[in-house]
Amino acid sequence: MTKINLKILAHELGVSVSTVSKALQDSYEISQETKDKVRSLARKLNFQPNPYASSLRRHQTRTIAVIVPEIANNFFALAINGIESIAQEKGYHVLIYLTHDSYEKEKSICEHLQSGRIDGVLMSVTTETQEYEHIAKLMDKGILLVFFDRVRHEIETAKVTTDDFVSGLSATEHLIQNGAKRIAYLSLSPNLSIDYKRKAGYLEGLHKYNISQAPELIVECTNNDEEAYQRIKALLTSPHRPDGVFASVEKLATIAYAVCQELSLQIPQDVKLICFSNLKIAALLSPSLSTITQPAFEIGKEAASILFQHLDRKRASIPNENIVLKSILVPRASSQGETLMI
Amino acid sequence: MTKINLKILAHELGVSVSTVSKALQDSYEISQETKDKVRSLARKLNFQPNPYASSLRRHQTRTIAVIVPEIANNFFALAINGIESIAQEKGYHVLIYLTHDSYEKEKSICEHLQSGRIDGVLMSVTTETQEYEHIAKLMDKGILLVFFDRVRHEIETAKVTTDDFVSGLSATEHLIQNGAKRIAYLSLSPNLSIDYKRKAGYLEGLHKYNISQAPELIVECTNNDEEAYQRIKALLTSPHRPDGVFASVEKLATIAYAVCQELSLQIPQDVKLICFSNLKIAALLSPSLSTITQPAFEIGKEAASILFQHLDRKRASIPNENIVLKSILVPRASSQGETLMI
DNA sequence: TAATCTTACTATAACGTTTTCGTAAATAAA
DNA sequence: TTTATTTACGAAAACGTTATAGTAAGATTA
Repeated sequence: MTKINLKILAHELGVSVSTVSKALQDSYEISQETKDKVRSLARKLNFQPNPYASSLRRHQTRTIAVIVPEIANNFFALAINGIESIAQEKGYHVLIYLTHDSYEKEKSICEHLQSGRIDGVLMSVTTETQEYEHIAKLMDKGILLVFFDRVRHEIETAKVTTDDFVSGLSATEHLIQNGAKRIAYLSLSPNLSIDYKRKAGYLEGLHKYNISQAPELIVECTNNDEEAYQRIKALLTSPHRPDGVFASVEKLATIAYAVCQELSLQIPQDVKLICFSNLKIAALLSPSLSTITQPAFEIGKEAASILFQHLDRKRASIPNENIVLKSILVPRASSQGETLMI
Repeated sequence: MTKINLKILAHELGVSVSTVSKALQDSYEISQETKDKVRSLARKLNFQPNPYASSLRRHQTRTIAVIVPEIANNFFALAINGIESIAQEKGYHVLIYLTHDSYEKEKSICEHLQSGRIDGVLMSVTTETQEYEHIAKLMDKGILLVFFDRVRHEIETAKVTTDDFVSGLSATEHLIQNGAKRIAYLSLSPNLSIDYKRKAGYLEGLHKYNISQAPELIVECTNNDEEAYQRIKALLTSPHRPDGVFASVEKLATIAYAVCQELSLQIPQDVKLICFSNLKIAALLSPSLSTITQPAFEIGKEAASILFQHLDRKRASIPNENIVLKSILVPRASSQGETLMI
């Protein structure tokens, strides 16, 4: 339990604390000889300067926070993977905070982060987030913020997303081209950026093919699995049920699978299904799941890169910018094949 | 960009810095009246004491590190979820570090963490980790450590795992009871704790039923997906191929699914499959996947709880202890049903 | 009334760095 | 030789807290 610090090193070497500090930072003020002596002792004793003392003095922490709704979710896990890879490369540290999709938690986390613990934040908002005072306050304290995936456009900063509108359109078009005539959209929450953009793409797709939109085909599922299950079941047992379903997120698609199993509905014969998903094993599902796959890892990487760039240059704020990375539609069995005509 | 600190508050209120500090900590030395004044101004200005200044003075950071091989993995994502939930409850902060299953990275991360950035570590080692000098050094600096899942028994501390041996035995027994006679074991790496315990359970299962173990049926897959694919393919195309497969981790099972697809082997008719997995949608696979499901969330929670307990009591070390949480075997289609007799 | 004890504060040192400023010695320029 | 410059270092303040020790004023006791 030997805690080493500059003072100990200095005393050991018979030089001053400032000399040791400067030597370790490779300052021009220190002779090569002294640097070598200092360095070798530091290495020998495995000395690592105390980052908090350093942060205090330097007014920068080299630490960021990642705030996401959940982590047991393929998209966010991959995005965090991307974030962490860049952070490690650039020598930043990553604190993780989960909101569990609760606005209150998101707010409370943001408030705590005003303490100077971090230099920047990467954030995906909750489905409940309707206002952004808490985010504005955070930025007021000089903390840089970059949104990814679930963004708030009211806040001026960089936002890294995928092409939700275009992908929503393609997904809908894909279902139509495969014979679907009545297409439902499974929504998570209309105040979620990804959701209303994907829905807009869906509407555009219907419009493009002159299909009139039936309001009952837009099903707002909440984040509660049981409730979502019931609503999707209601949708699929309704007298005039859809023959195509576009799920805005992976979870709703898997719930739809389970509902179809219970109702003995055949995918894709009875109902064709496609969804946004980063499931690696989509191909192993029964039937294999057609997906719009987001570049989750890259989204994380890109968001982190932008943040670190601005932090390293000590910018006071990040200009408004939308970085859009393309998703790809991977057609598989769940959305293709014969539609059963009754 | 108004940075508030104790000095500003003190000046504003016409009291000393120490009074403000003590008032915020609800010290008995401060009158109720003063406390109220201080608190209300602090709230109004949204003051959060600088955690690094506080850490420096108090010699505790209320921050822990989580070191795991990967995060885009159901088990680890769930475990981190559990860790974070307890951390948030107890007011700890969670730094995340990924080793990408590289020993060198693990070592380097441990070295950097000797700086005093954290009070404790929760760790799952890499498949490459063969020695533990880097971990010992970390503990030498007074940093508490709790292992979870992938542990090193040479290190004296608490270890939270699942009942790998017993579960390995049950899985093997389950395959045997469903008619499998030649059972293969897909291993990740023999120097991984979870792996050799599960394998021991597998061997015990064979022994219990008087089945002799054929060495070629233990396939050491690496962490490289492509290589694992080839080895599993070799196994399943061998002249005397197994009729049962026990995969030690989820990923190897999904690779086995893909191999069977390529080879047109039927699961479970040609080969029965079971694996350790935390896949939520195991039931939606084709065929549905029989799993041994680990209490991943609880493992994370338990490991974090133990760590925080010892940290809060300022213990210098954590006594050696093995906490074992039970997994449950969920039989599904992949391991049951008729074996095709040729 | 004097001595003691509370109450409610303040001053100050300390945590481990970094950085500014100062300076002696060595070297170069005049 | 004198003056100016460079080199290589050290002293000390500062970052924002917390905790120890000290102390006036008021309350209590003898």
